[in-house]
Amino acid sequence: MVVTACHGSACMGTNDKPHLLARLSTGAGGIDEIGVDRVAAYVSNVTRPATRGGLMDIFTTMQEERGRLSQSEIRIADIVLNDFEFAVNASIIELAGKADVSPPTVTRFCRRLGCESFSDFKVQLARTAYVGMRYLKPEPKSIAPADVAQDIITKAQNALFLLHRGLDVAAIERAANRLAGAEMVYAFGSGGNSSMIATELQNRLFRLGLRITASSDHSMQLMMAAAAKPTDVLIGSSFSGRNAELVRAFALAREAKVPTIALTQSESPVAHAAEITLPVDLPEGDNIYRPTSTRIAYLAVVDILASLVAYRIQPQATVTLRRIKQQLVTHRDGDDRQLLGD
Amino acid sequence: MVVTACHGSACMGTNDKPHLLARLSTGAGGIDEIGVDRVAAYVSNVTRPATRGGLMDIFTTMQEERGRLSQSEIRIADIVLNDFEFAVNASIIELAGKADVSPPTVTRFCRRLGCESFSDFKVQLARTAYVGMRYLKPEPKSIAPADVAQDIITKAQNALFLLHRGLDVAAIERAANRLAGAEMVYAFGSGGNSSMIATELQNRLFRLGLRITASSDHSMQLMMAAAAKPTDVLIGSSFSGRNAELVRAFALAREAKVPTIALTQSESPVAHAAEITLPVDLPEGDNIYRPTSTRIAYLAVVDILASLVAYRIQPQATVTLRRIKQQLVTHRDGDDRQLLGD
DNA sequence: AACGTATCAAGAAAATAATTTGCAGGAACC
DNA sequence: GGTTCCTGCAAATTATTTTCTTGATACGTT
Repeated sequence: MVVTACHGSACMGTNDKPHLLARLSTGAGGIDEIGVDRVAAYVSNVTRPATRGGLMDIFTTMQEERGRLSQSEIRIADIVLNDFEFAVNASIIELAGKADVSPPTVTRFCRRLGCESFSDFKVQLARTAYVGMRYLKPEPKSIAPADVAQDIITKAQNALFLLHRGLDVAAIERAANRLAGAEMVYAFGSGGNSSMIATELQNRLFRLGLRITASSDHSMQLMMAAAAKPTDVLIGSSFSGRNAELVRAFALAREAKVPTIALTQSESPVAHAAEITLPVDLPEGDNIYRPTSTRIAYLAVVDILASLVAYRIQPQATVTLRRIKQQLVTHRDGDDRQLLGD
Repeated sequence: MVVTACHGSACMGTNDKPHLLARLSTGAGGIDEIGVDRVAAYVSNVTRPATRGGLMDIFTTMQEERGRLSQSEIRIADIVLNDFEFAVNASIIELAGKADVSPPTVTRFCRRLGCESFSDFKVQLARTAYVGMRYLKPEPKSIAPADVAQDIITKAQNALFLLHRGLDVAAIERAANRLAGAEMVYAFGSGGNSSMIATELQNRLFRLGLRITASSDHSMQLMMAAAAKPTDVLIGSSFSGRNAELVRAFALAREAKVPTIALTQSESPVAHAAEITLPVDLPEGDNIYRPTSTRIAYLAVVDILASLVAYRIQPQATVTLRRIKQQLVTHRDGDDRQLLGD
């Protein structure tokens, strides 16, 4: 991909200050190329679909870069953040009026955030907002079925959105490599949610030809951890990050030089206990009735992991998958387009 | 809410044709008020947050109303649908040029779709598109970890989006009522995916104080179905809709007048076998490596169901949840903000 | 410390570009 | 043959951006 960032003279304008986005992009210590990609995705408006760059949204940029903005710009940012519906619908004049600044200031504000123009800014905003907005306005409007459904769907989409934003791609890749090369995989998790994740890991990975067992039983976990070899991999999930037994299992495994992978909250005991941590940090609402959308995020991580493993060991996986599929098809009926398994 | 749709003279313009959206809105047999709401949500640009109306997107409108559009308008719609990135970034002139029509035609096109203006159209488009776009462009760009992650996240969000669009809220409500009133619930599902859903149902519903058991064992399912009473409820999941054993279990239950609920593809054998069907109809991609994002949609249905049940039996649920939480907290450490279970 | 210079923010006004409206020609459909 | 509707043109309107200017602040020099 050729990076001809800032085509046209309008982009940098007269001053030489780099886009804030450019500065942001390398923040998380990720691969540098991603940073370049992001900026390019913003600056160019060619037929590039919404890439990772598209996901690194104005919303976040505004919040994070608030400190670097001027007084007037902060006022604009606040209005946009607070009354977002107004912002996407308003004209530059209306927005300027509400922020008590002149229209040019708004244009400059947009430029500074890496947009080409005011309308580009609005588009970026609208694009992010559909999903990203709701986490600012937590609770459902009513308990009418339609509202509840809407709320759950939006929350789930948000969870995915936030997951993606905070995703440590490099860590996932390392984890996938470990799993792909493992002689045996142990997947641990307890409690309704994490045990589901462990089972899910098994469900995904055995199809790829991996040897894997899942357990939600603490005692078994400890014994398995003790029995594991350095050529194996132990992967464990804990939503709370405070599953003390899992921590013990990790410790045991690490003593025996068994690679360990944790899906959990970062900076938690479980996270510290594992060699590779795949962090999932999401805010949970207060509604105790509401099932956690966090699970969906965890599931997505499992999906990503499994996909990467699949690509790593492609030839082997194809054969196994085909065999399973074949078996299912003949077992049921001849519709080849059915899902793999039920 | 006061419905002053079409404020200002610009809205209807000179011709009296009602907005297509207005016609659409009552299509699915939903509550009429929702229809009104939708139009109002589009037409007014007050501080109303993205409601259900906001989800009923331009994209769908364009696809469904294609037949009613004029030649020129169809050309515009096609360009927007195909090269969506272009459409959100382009000015009205560029878009008009590409569609070989005049700018006014584009404006009229937007109006017809229920937008106030071209820029309103772009905003609506951008808003929907973030999520809704990808299902048109199926496969991931590369197998680089970042792309794979992006692909899976987007697909998952899309699955949720499509689920929501096709959701039969009335059916879910009926199902929730049935579950809330059941003396005992049997949750069935086989194969990695559906058995997870069954387990998940158990995991969600037992916390609300319901008596529930999950089984992925065909023989057990049959026996349980035979043993169930009319005051119980049988709920089963089948991604493929072709789980013959589940069909048999449903048949058995219905003979004994036991209410049956199915989470499955509509118009499938399983769907026909159950009294209430909660349809989940999503297109699956061709990439056999890719884990099904459909699971996430099913999980969302479970969430919605569980939430509704929770609201129905609120007092009881509060007590049970509190007890479980209490137990977990004392069992771990004192951090009350932890998730409910791991 | 005081002065001068450079730098930057921000508004006013002008210029430009985009969008909408009114109108009229023309095609399709009764 | 009349009506209706689609469509483009050109004018009018409106929105956005650029340019220019002013005032404020920070920095370096004497």
